[in-house]
Amino acid sequence: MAGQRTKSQHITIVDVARESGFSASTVSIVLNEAPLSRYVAATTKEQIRTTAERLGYHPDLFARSLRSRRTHTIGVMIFDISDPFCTLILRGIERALHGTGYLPLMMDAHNNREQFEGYLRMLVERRIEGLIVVANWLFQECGLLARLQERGLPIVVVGRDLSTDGFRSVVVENEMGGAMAIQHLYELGHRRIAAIRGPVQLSDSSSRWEGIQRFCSGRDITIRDVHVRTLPDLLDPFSVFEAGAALAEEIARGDSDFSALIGFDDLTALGAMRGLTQAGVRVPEECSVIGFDDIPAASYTTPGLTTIRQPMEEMGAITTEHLLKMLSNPETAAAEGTPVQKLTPALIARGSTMVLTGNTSSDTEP
Amino acid sequence: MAGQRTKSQHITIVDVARESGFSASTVSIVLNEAPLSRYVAATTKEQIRTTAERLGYHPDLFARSLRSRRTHTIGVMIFDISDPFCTLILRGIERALHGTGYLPLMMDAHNNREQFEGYLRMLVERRIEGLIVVANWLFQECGLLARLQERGLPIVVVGRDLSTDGFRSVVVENEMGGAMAIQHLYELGHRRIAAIRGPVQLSDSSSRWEGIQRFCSGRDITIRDVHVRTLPDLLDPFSVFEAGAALAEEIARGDSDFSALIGFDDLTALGAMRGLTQAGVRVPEECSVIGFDDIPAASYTTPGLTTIRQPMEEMGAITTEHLLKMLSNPETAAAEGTPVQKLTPALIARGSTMVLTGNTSSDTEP
DNA sequence: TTGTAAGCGTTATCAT
DNA sequence: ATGATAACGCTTACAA
Repeated sequence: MAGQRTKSQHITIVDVARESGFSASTVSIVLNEAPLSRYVAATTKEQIRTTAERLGYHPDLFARSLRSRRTHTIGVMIFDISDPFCTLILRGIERALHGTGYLPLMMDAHNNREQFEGYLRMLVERRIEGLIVVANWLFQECGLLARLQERGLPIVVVGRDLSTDGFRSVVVENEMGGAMAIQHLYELGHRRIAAIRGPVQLSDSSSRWEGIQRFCSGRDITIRDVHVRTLPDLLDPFSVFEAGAALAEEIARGDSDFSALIGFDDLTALGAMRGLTQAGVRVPEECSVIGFDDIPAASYTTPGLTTIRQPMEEMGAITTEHLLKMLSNPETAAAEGTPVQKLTPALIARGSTMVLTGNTSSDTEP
Repeated sequence: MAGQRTKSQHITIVDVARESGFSASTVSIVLNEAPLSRYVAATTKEQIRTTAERLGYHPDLFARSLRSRRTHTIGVMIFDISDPFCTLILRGIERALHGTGYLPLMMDAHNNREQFEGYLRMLVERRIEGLIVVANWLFQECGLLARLQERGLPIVVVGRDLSTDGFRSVVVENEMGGAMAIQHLYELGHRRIAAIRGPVQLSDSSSRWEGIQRFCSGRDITIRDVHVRTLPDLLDPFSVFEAGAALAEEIARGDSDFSALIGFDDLTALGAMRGLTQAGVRVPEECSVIGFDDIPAASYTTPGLTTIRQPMEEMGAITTEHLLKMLSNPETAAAEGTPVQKLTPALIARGSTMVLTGNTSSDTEP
């Protein structure tokens, strides 16, 4: 009669303790399956568990974190959440984190360095135990990340190779991807090929170009300078489409002796399809187009965009697994240095590429 | 000499207290600008602030939450983060939350009811003070949300009208949007129009259809049954494109006396562009196509997809503002009932629609 | 095998 | 105007 819970706010561990007849510490030990729980009688465990269940006890995570100095939280800094590139990566992260007991704390930096720093500080204040950075090409390291890593925060970057800056990174095998793209065109019979390269600033650009060049060397295939353009640096993701369109149109209106075009990424390639069309060149009949990434939009166009797929969900998952490994044994992870993990891309053939037909080039519209 | 911090882990409020010569409580009051700080001497405030600054003091959020019972955290349940529909909404949420002191805790339910429930529980355990649900059409209320709301958790749903289930919602003015779509076609001269309707299950479908019908009534414009199809229920987002393509092709291969097609949403419309093309109907020369949503992919196709834009970023922002209002004065919010806020859509004219030319219909390819 | 007690860093309620 | 002091709910030595 007395001792009833009047202010029945939340059920705490002492409620369970009192109700079950044991002490709070025993309850804690049992419910956490702590090492010492090996010495607790089975019957005791049973009783405690059932009363906890019956009362609907849920531990207070804030009290727990305060005491244990652990948060089971990992930060996910997204440099631009509206970049179609990253949502599948997030999927992979979410999947890999599911069931591990870690909670992702996602922040969108909005392509903005200041916000990036601000949110990073918030994450640190929330005591994240590790950090995943989902970077796009606009991402610029500002030193803050490095300082955090020095202070012992495990960090993995996905989407860009920042291993030279000292960060463990997960990216796609760009060189292989470039080679796969041109190989696909080659196998379709294309020999004279145009290209829109990525921004020079970006290492991905040169890697993919390497792959392309390597494949070309020793084969009867040419990429003439008049058929090559380069995307400007520091472009925001949305302008890439426009730039691709403009450059492709420019190429097409010049020397038209090419039958296929390689875009730096899907947005470039989709832009190129637009530009070529505007220049009166039909895709794929007169010019095949291939991209890189396999963003969702690539499959929604007509014709669908043939592309080199980055295994984004897998990249997210692998990144997460790396981080979890670093969390479980920090010393081993530190000893491993900062390697880059490069994942194998895959050719996704759609309608924008086709076998080379008789007319090797297009002059103008009929 | 003695009393130096040997284990210089984190600077706490007592460090600041000792160093500044005041008590922890005064420091707390000053640094939080609590009501009582009105009675604290200006010089004291100054001293405390500077020493806090000098020591680099940052309050421990976990201790703070434990004590104050507040978390300054709001949950954001995303039903499917890879849905292009939602990332801009997230942008809006992020923007509206920025600087408010609230931290968004985002979870992706992965189109999965179980995960939805699981993550919802996690959010509750993390003591979110409010919840935003970013719903897509697959979202099914399971009763859990309602229970949470009854227990006093402020909830706002964005992307679907769940006001009949008792949830304050923010959506687009579907009826107006439907009317705008057909009006655009009408003004371009189209009179015989095909349509792919949304799933019957979904209230958006009938709303948009209403708008279309209302515009038609009394005008010389017809949508014949042979030119109408309906998307099946319970489609996952990815299949919508395929379904749209199949249905559009089916329509085109039947009675071909139509010059424009309205898709339920952009994915449907993009699919329709594919289907029409496969049926030998050229877009937009022989058939104009219009969608709904304005997902990113709509602008990346060639021709670009004309569509009715949902102001997604704004929807996210308004949703957030609603929630913040509910948080600041719960009683007022409760009294307001559960209205739906409907935001005005906008016509985004791109290349997929054009003025009706002489040939009102297409039979087959030349 | 279980209980006691001391904190984790903060804020709130009193005193003074 | 400022300071003690007691929680908040939990974990973890250490004691029994």
